[in-house]
Amino acid sequence: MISILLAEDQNMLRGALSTLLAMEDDFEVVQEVSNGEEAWEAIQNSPPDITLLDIEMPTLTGLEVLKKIREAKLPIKVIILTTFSKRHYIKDAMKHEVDGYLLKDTPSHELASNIREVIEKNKQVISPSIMNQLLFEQSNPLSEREVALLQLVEKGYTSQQIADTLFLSHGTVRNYTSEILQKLQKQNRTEAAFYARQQGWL
Amino acid sequence: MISILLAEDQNMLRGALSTLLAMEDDFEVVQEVSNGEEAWEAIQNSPPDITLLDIEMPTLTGLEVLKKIREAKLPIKVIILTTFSKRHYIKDAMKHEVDGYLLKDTPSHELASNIREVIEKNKQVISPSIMNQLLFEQSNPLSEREVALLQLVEKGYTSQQIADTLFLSHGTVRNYTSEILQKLQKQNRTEAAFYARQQGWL
DNA sequence: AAGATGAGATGACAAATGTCATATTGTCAT
DNA sequence: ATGACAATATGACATTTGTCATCTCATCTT
Repeated sequence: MISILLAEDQNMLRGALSTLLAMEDDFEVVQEVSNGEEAWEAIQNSPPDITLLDIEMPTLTGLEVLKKIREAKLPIKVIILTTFSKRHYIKDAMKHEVDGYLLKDTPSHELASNIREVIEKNKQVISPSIMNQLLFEQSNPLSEREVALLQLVEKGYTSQQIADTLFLSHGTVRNYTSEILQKLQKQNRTEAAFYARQQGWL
Repeated sequence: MISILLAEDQNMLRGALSTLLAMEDDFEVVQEVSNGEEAWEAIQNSPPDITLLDIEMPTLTGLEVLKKIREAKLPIKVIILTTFSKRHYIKDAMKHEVDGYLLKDTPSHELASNIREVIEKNKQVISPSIMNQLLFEQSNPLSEREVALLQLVEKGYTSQQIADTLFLSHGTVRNYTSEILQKLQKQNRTEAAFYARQQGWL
């Protein structure tokens, strides 16, 4: 019997998946939770064989839960299940030796077989479209500092507010902004932020 | 037997819901589609008793399909099933006499009972949180012009580009911007756009 | 017909943003 | 120790954005 913990904050999907998985004879959905903290507690109290984690959940993200599991060296398989194919999510998951990274776009009937691949054959399963993206995506040309800056630009911070937040001088913020515009070939910081967000760099 | 058409573009949710609904003895999921056009064709070819429509789908949105159904005066019940509680989505759905507007946050076990309410008792079912929102939400203080302007601001257009796009003068665009900042009590247009988007006004 | 109202324009000014050349400081490799 | 480099800062300047008072013109109202 394969015991499964399901962490997903969208009630309808969680309930439906739970029902779906429970129909498999060799699966047992032992716990269903709707946020990261509950997931982590449940994992510690009664470790399942495998956990399916959504990324964007309240309290702790799926990636944070993954990290905790690996740090505690618990012998639990982890599949990340998400809508988002953002590069840094994927990178982060890979860094912590995730066993699976599946998009919610995956047909539901493949989920069970993917779980068996992971448990029985120790395989790592990745959605094909993610693979594709990893191969062809142009990488983020922005430094961490620059990403942070653009995230504040998006919210409408003034240069001075950005400077205060990032502990930089007013002038430096404007220099960095200027750099960003060069790199991305944009005309102003708002356009740059919009573009960077589209590219999944923020 | 209640025949159901399920239109939802996220494969995993669609598959899981389909399985879930098929488990009810009095339900029959006769068709499953992943975009609006397919939904509309399927509806014309073999009309179901009820259709569950996601809003944000390729080709036609769920709301557009709803509109077509009502215009053709087909005797089909329609439940909109969506992640988004944006005011104009809800208004649009109501305008076309939708039979249900449920968030994907609804627990999955409630879905079946909601479907029966609609079919057997001719009731209209609305997610409680939506009801709440309709009651307490402060309404959009922005004019259409202002909304259009902010949508361009978001993308990083300059005042001049906005002027060209909306067929206004440079100065007028800046006057309108100034008005918006007053209304929303913000410091600059990017912040105003960010806020307005958060409020679901864009 | 006279006045009110609303969409849009103009121009002048202040503040914020973007550009650029140049400076300071710390770290790293040789 | 020296030079290369990266990160950060300064100041001067041009452009864009935001504010405000005032203007035009069409449409409504009474």
